[in-house]
Amino acid sequence: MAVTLKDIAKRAGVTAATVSMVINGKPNISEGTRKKILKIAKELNYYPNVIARGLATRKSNAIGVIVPNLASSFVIRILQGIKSTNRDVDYTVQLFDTIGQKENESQLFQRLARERRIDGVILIGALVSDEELHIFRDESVPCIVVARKCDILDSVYVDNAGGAKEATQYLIGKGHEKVACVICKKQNLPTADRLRGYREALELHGKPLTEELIFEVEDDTMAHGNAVLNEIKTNYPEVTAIFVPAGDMVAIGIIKQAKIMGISVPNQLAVVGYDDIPGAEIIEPSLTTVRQPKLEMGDYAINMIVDKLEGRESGIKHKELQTKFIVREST
Amino acid sequence: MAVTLKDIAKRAGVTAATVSMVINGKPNISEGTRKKILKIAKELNYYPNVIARGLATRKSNAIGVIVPNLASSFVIRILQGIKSTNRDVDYTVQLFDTIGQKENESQLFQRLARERRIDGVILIGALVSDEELHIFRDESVPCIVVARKCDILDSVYVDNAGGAKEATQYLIGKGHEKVACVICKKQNLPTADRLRGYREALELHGKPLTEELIFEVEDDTMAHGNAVLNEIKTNYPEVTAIFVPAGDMVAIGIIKQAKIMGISVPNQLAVVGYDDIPGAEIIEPSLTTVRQPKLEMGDYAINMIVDKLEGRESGIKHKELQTKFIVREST
DNA sequence: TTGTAGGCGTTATCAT
DNA sequence: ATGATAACGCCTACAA
Repeated sequence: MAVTLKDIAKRAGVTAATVSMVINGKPNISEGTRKKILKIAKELNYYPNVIARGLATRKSNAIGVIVPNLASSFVIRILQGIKSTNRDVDYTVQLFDTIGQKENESQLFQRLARERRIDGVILIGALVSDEELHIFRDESVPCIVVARKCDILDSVYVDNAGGAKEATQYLIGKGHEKVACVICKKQNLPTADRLRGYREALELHGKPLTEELIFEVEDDTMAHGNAVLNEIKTNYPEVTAIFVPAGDMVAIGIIKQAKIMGISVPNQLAVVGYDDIPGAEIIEPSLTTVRQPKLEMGDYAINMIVDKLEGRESGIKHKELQTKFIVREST
Repeated sequence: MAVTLKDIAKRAGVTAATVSMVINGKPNISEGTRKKILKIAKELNYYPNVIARGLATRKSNAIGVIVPNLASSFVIRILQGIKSTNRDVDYTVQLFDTIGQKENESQLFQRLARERRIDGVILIGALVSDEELHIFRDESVPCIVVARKCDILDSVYVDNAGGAKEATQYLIGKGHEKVACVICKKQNLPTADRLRGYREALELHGKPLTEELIFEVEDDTMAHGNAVLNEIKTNYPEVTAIFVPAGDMVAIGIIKQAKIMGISVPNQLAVVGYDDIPGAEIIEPSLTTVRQPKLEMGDYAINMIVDKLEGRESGIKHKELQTKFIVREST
C-alpha cells in the first residue's frame, strides 16, 4: 500500500495537517518536528499523491499541449522547445493531437476546459478558428496560442510576412526578374502572411505581383515539388527563381526535379524554401531557406503559460519572433 | 463555477450517487430518471472532474511516456505510433524526457511510480539499465519497454541482429570483400546486437570478423560521417562497402564526404545506413538502409499497456518486430 | 506551534 | 431503483 500523510503522522506522533505543512514548506513549524517528519518521510519514501492534492487545491499542475499533427517536424521542434524549457518547471505536459480524432477540435477543447485535468493549455497550430478558441476564454482556461497570431488569446508567432519579404528581396537583389512563388493550400493563415511579404517585396522593387506566378500545392511533400516545377517550367520558362513558402520539402522536390530536367541550380534556377528542416542541409545543392525560430516559440510559450498560472502577469500578451534567412547553395 | 454531480442531483431531485451511476452507465436505474439526468447533464454541459474521479477510483487514466530525447527522429516516430493508436483509447498521454533533467532517471522513475499520477508507463529507450527499471516492478506499475529487450518487464523491440545480418549479407552478395562497419558508441544494447548480426553474416560467408574494420563514432551526425570516411579510406583503401549501424545521418555524411573525395557511390563504394530517416530519400544517391518499424513499435506498446491496465492479460510479454531492408541507390 | 474539522468531487457499499 | 454515508488523500481555516 502506498504511504500517505497519515502514515507519517502516526509515526511522528502528530497530525496529518502538520505533516502536510512540513511537506509543503509552510512556516511556523518547530525545527524539531520539521526535521523529524522530513526524516520519516524520507525513510518511508513518501511521495504526495498528486491526484489527491489536485483535488484539494484545484490545481493539477499539468498543462495540455495540443498539436495538430505529430508528423510535422515544425510541430515537433516547437514541442522540443516546450519540453526542454519545461525542465525547470514543475508542470507535467499532457499531449493531445487533433488529427483523425474521434472527437473534433471543439469537443476536445470543451472537454479539456471543463474536466479540470489541466491548468492551462498551449495550442500549436494555425488551423484553428478564433471561434473555436473562445471556449478557453469563456471557461477562463489560461491558453497560449503558438505559431499564429490570435486576437482573443495570448500568442507567440513569427513574422511570416517579414521572412517572406526578406527572401523575396534577396532573390530580386540577385537580379531575378521573374520570381515564382509556391504556396501550400493547407496552412491558411501563415500562407496569407507569407504571400503578403512576397508581394510587398515585389512592389518595393516596382514589380507588381503577377497572379500567374503564384502556384499552389496540396501538401508539403517532395512529390508536389516535382510536379510544380514541371508546371512552372512548361508554362513559364522565363522564371529563374522560385520562392517556396509552402515549405522545404516542396523546395527539395523542386531541386530534385530540376536535376532531372537538366536545369542547373542555382545557375539557371534559384530556389528558396521555408522552415529549415534537417533535409535542407542534406539536399545538394543545399537549400537556402527561411528559418523559423521553433525552439524559441516553444520556449516562450511554456514560459508565458507558467507565468500566467503562477499569477505573474508577465505583461506579454503577444510575442512576435523574427525569422532568420539562411543562405546556402541553392541561390 | 464548474458544474458538479451535486448540481445535477439538485436539479433532478435525486442524490449525487444516482447521478454518478447514470453518468457511468451503471445498471439498475429507471429509464425515467436516467433520461432526466442525462438531459440535465447536457443542459448544464457537465463534464466529470477527472481529478476527483481519479482520487475515488485510484486510477488516473493517464499513461506516462518516457523518452530519452525528443530530438531523435527515431523516438518521435515511436511517439507518433503511440499517439495515433492512442486515439481509440481513453488514456491521456503524459510526456517525460530524461535528458538534461534536474532529477536523474532513477528519481524520475521513483517519483512516477509513487505519485499516482499515471496508471502505467511506456518507456522508450535502450539506454536504461535493468537495475533502474526494477522500481516499476517493485511498485507494480505496469510498464512496457520499447526499443530494447528487457528481462524484467514486458517489451517490444526490433530484431537488430537480423536487420544487420540481412544488410551485411546483401553487401557480401554484391561481391564486396571488405565490408567496414561503423557503429555508434552511445547506444549500447542495440549496437551490440547489430554488431552480432554483422559478424554472423561475415562468418556465414567464411569471412572472419576483422576488428580493424569496425569504426566507432561519437554520435549520429553528418560530421561524424565525414570524418569516419576519411579515416576508413586513409587506413583501409581496399574497403568497398560500409555498413553503418550507427545511423542514417552518419551514412549520409559518408556519402557526402565520398563526393568530396571523388569516390563514386555506389560504384566505388556501397553504403548502407540504419533507420530510414526522411533524409535517406533526399540524399543523392538515395540511401539503402535498414528500416525499423517505429510506428509499429509505438502501436504495440500502447496496445500492450492498455491491455494490462484493463486487466486483459494479452499474454504477450515480449514482441520482437522485424526490420525491413530498403534498397535504394547507394548500393 | 499544532490539532480539529471540513471540504475538494467522485465512487462504492450499504441500506431502504 | 434510489438514498445515506463513508471513503479516496490532501489542504486549509480556525481554534487551542
